Amino acid sequence: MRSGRIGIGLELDAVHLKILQVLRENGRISVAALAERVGISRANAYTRFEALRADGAIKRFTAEIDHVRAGLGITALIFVTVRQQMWKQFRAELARMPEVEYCAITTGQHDAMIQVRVSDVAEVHTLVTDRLAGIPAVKATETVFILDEVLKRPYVLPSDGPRPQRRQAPDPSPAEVPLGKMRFVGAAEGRAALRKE
Amino acid sequence: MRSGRIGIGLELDAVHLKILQVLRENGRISVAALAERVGISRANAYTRFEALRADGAIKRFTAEIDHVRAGLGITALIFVTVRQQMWKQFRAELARMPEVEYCAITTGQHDAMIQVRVSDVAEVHTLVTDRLAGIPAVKATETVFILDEVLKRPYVLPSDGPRPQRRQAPDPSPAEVPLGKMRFVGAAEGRAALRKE
DNA sequence: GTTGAAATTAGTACGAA
DNA sequence: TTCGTACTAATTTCAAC
Repeated sequence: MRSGRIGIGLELDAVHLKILQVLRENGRISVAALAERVGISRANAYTRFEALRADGAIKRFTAEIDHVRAGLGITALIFVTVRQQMWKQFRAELARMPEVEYCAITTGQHDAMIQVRVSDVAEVHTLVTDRLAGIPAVKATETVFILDEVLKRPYVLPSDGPRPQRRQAPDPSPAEVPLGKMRFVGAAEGRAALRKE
Repeated sequence: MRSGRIGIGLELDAVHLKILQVLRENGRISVAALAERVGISRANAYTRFEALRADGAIKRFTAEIDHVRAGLGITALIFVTVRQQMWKQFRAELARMPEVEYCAITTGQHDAMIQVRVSDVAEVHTLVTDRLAGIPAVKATETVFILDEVLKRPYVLPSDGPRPQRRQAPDPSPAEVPLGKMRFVGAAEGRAALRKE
């Protein structure tokens, strides 16, 4: 049942998820050892491993590198407001900036968030004023520095432990939760369908 | 020269960086194949590979998983304002939330940014109002959704291509760069030393 | 989906340059 | 340090159950 590339492709069962769970913690484990840890035969492990890879559930294997040791101790987030209908150009420019590790299009007052890693704070300034500001697609930016990366999980999976669903019966004496302080920010006006522009 | 764990430990040369470059694109490559691609002997590759691992330059190997295929198609960023001197509690609570993939402490108007992956938008709401709002350390939150992840590099390295330094001689006719629109946001008041509280 | 054996490949331990 | 080789151990493939 791999006619094209449409649909769900592979239905992930509990065993698949367990394989992913092991693999994301130790991407270099041998399939034999993987089989043992998951509790299946080696042949089965090979079959499922290959299926996960072919299906795209596993996109790639990678080494997590200590950027500080690698000489890139400064991490910053740059929130970018992009001029409408210039997304293509913006994406193209991003691809040419090696210090950009991550870029996501978001709802809210900004249009995109990019994460960069450089060796010192001055480089962030150079990057934003000389490179980003020079892109016509960039209307405005807002930069914050990352002081500490508290938590970084390789990848979140549905099987990752208790996922408390919506509270069925609220506490008899509901805690004084400052709901008014919880804001959800939708997309800015005029940004209905900007994906894959 | 590995007395304790202090100092730079290992001085990374060009070969080390090339090894990291290969490994972050293909974390499961054999050391033999790695040696060939880098252009060194197998013995040397084993030595350096082990040194990078022992030194911590390579933190771990991991599988990149397609979260959509894994059933977690919704990604959101939650910007959190944390009550001073309650960071420890905040961190502890985060560790108990499996849907949190990333958390960084930032400068700017918020104190932390967390990235979560869930299966539907309703879960984000539940997460923020039921779980996050229930943590005393959390003063306020602001949530945005990620519409598309444009770029995701395994890890940025200093050797990743041309890193244009500060422009030596500016263009004769300087482009009309809206510098006034480029904001740098420092830490909020009273947050001098909040790392590792 | 499992087990067990053959073929291949990976990892280790040397001495030499 | 790095390289090359030989040796040992492990993994992957493939077969039959």
